[in-house]
Amino acid sequence: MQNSGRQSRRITAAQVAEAAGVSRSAVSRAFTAGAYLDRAKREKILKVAQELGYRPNALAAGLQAAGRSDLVAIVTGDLVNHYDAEILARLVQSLRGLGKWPVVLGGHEDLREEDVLGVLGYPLDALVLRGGSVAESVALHCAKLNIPMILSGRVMSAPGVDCVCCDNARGAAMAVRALVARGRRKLGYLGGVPHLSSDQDRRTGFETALAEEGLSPAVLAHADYSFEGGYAAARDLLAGGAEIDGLFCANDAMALGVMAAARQEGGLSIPEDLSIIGFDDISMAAWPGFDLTTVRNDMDETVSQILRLLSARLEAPGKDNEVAWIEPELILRGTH
Amino acid sequence: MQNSGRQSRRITAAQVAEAAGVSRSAVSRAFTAGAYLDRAKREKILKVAQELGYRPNALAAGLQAAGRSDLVAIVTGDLVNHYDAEILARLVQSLRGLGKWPVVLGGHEDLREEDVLGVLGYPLDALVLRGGSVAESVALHCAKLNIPMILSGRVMSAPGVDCVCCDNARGAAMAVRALVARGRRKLGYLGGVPHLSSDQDRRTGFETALAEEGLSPAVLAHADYSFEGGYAAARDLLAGGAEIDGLFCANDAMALGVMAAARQEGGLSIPEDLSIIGFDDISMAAWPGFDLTTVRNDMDETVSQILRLLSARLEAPGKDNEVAWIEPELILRGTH
DNA sequence: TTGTATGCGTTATCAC
DNA sequence: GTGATAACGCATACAA
Repeated sequence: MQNSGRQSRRITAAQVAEAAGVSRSAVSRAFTAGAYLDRAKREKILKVAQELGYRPNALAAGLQAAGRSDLVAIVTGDLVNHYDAEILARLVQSLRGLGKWPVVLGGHEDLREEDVLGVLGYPLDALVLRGGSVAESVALHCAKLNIPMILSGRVMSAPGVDCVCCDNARGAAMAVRALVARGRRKLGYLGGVPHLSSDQDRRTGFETALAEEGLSPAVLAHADYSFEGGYAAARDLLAGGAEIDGLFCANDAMALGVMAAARQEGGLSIPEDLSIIGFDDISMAAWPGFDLTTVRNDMDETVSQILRLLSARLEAPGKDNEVAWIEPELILRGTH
Repeated sequence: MQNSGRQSRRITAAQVAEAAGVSRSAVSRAFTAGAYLDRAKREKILKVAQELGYRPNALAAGLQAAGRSDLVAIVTGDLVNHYDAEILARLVQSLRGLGKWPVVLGGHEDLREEDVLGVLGYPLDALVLRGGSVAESVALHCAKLNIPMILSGRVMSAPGVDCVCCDNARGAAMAVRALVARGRRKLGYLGGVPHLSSDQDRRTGFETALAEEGLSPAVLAHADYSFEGGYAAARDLLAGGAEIDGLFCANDAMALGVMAAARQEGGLSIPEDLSIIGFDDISMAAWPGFDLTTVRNDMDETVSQILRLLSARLEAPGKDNEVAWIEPELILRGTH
């Protein structure tokens, strides 16, 4: 009764070695690219391993050398926001291209900081944080554990922390100028969660650009970045008799909600009665029926910068921290 | 020069032990719930650990006992499909509730089977597969490696493989009956990827229910589950002069695309000129402006069944495999 | 209650 | 080329 534990264990290199009549080291070498090993011997080992269903245990392998567990944690924003969902998909895909395995956290409203700290139990190659949802203490822990951190959509200045961020103020200014160029003068801003720096920057950009045009905001409101939130905010605005002819929304989902409310609750035509510009350029913005004018917060560029910063950091862990700015671009469609 | 490697290592239990003047085992016990350890001693250790930024290495811990690495891989469908994005968010959240860490794969069109096999290098507690994207060979490997597998949206009969699946045929029949009850007689089916069993089942359900009503399909078409695909398919149908007064779509995204095309390209009113029913009930279906009648493929129920099966399998690895059927529900809105 | 000693499965180092 | 052997960092059975 050699191998009859009731809960059968995973096949190990030792078992493969025995079955193939070689040493354990040979088995290890067979799975290591560029290791000295007789060609025929390697092939035999690989064949036996295949039959037994052997696969080197990544946990044990990751224990060997520090700094290459190949695990990267991603803290994503709420996935009902299409922007975050699309970013996550791209991130997961390109991380695989680097040979990394993404451990995903978040994706819903209530992310517990405890979970973020918990995943640091793994010797992560890096931690990628989307949006502004997590506190300073996490950054502190990362620093102590020597885990590189990459922020997206938020800027923070700390050693070992790299950031990718859209120039939010500039994007907001582009939207304002486009609205003014259309003859709009009574402009409103519909922001998202006010304590996030991205929202603050978009709002500041909006107000500054407006001031440069000699105008002041007709309305400053905020919702929760969702379609439903945008819808409700617009309905309230309309019911309150707000006089606006143009609205800049802090993201596309809210802009779509505003459009629906303006049309259905207010009986307004867009853009004739009300111009609307969103932010992000999620794929839905281009759908016929929406055709939303928006400020593109380039997802491909964002993800590729995240990966560039990640690679650079892994190559030179002690390098200076860096901020990669994403240039916004105004996408002209039919709602402004 | 005791501690001056250029690439500073992670703090270990040994270092904490030395700093706190205790044994390594004591440190280990301090982090193990319910281990014998003097109260004051534990607190001191925890304090020192906190200061040093120590955290037990999950890799080393996972190596201890087989079968509880706390890692669960999720192979998700394309995240531009909102259904998959919403399922993933719920899955990630509830997996955390079980103390598991989700390693996420897929999320985009081209999932390489190599990646799925690769993640099996980790001694996963389980592998959760969404949709029908992955081949038999994966199931085989899982079996050999003794990794429990949970399929969602697809059924497969194999030891150690549990499934959660919507009763697709029944859902399709509900849609057909609702359309017929509205007086529709010339019904079409817009399917998704034809080789997926979910699509086949919905199509079969459609045809069978139609036959029971004494009718036969006016149109059988298919697209790629996307809004754009639905839009293009509808445009082609209209251009080809297809005579239909009702269309059942295999998912909501395509149904929304069809609606946009019918209105904009065909100048049709919905549901006056054309009734449309979707499948899934993604959050967007309820948006004003869409108000899509659809067959709910309950996400909360799906995720909770996945978790139930997962827990049961971990408790009793050798138990019989099981299929949990999700009952579809017709959500009556304004498009049928 | 505590410390010592052993094993988890792998890779890397070292003589052969 | 190849096979022993020492880490890697932790949990735990065992002895005290």
